[in-house]
Amino acid sequence: MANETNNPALPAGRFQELISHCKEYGYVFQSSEIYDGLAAVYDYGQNGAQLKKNIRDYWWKSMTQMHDNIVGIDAAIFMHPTTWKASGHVDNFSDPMIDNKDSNKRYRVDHLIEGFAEEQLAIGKDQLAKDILAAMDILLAANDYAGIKKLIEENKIKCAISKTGNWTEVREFNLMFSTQIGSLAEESDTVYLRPETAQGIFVNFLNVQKTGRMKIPFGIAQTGKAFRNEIVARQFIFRMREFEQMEMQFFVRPGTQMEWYKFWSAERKKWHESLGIPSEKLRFHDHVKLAHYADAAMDIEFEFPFGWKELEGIHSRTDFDLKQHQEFSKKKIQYFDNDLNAEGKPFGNYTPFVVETSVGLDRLFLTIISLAYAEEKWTKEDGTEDSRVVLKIPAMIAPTKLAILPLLKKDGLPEIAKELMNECKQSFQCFYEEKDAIGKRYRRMDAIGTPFCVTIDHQTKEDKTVTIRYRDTMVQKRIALNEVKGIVEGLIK
RNA sequence: GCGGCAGUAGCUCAGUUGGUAGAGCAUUAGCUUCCCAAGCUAAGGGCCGAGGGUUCGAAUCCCUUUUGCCGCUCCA
Repeated sequence: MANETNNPALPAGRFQELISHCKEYGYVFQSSEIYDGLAAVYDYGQNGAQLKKNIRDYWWKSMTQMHDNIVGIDAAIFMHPTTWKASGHVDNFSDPMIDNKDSNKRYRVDHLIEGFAEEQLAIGKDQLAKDILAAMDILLAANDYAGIKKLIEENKIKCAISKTGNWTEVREFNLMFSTQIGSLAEESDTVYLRPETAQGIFVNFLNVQKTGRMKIPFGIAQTGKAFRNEIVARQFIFRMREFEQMEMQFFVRPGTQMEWYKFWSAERKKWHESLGIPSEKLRFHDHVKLAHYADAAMDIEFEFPFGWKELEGIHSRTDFDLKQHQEFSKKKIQYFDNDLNAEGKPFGNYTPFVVETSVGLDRLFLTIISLAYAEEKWTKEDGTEDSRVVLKIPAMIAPTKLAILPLLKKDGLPEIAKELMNECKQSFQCFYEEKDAIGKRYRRMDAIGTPFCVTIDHQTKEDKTVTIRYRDTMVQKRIALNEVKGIVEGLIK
């Protein structure tokens, strides 16, 4: 395997150019830019939104339409707060933390104070230790972070590494964004913005299985936004606080999860290759440390301009999630399997195991566009230099499929072009342009990744033919005007 | 989150020891042009990331803040 920086899709130094290009040509803008932006939040522009939608649609179709046993849902972003207790998200990420500014070491405040109390016990100051712990409990219960910091400072609790008391404020370190909902008959009205879309599928397992009469093995697919309050979120749209997942949870008979895990990891890699991602730019990376819910996990990594990074996760999640929801909801979540086992008896009731495939749509977008971005230079026949910046996005997912360009904006050429435009836009995204020299218009189309251009000229009026020009090769061909729509339709499949 | 660096028109940048901003490309309008940009003419567009301070006067100095980049940390 290559190392982290060798032979990236795009040289690291060129990554900035790609980001600029994305902005300049309406692909990606920083969120709220006129207000100085919002860290790690981005908007998709007129071309980016279309590209993203095309990628999403391709995924959705290949998951649902192309698999008889996979159906799609669209769960809400808000979920009952207990969902996140069951999933483990609340408990794993709700501890107040404090950083020492000198050592940059981060502590859980309760660990820090308890450690200090133990030291006091060791030197016989039992009463002080007891008082501090009692005070801490009261402050923690009240979520009084300022009070906790005061407690730390008053007792001159120091960092074990830097030996200083130069502390940051106490902060709650939770990956989940929270907000309030009108009225909820619970002890709390706090709801979270989902940190992953998976739970929306798990809580609907029985709904889908029963109403869809689904038989195991089967999958539920979903695309949608998820939110994580990342401490460090960088590298353009690679790690954002608001991002979109495309994931499929595949429910299988216990004991068969490993074969499905292998099946889906191979299947998903093939799928990425079907989008034109070279095989050598993709690799599997097994997780060494498994999450609490998994018995196997790997990433499909792509060699981004900044190194090999996760594009998609394939996780064997066992029956953890369904079991957790069964326990917290007190609703039985099981499946009755009528298939016969080796002894000729039905497999019967069980909690299905889950194999998850979860790809980041924004990351895939970044993958596609960083592979597509190219700056080309060549020498023209007259000896002068020429160049272009081109996005070689696969035609299937390119935002605009066809540009229709009258060579001149007179002599009746625009009329013919507009007629063709009206015909073609019924079937795919088109762009009409009659301004500027033809070469300049070709360059503009290259820059936004339009795979095909047809040009209407005077000959069109005589023999009903046009020139089609291919983005990637810049080759031109004469074709019949009435065949344009059909030919392009064939090329964008 | 910590540390370092940076933030000037859509993009890439220049702006001299502080005196109220420029270039190239791009864009718009028109001309020219019968197939691959950098021909012609004209025009629009920045108050110099934001807030505060020092000063007679700040893009240029100081503070705060925000955004980005790099490193560390983090990523259940």
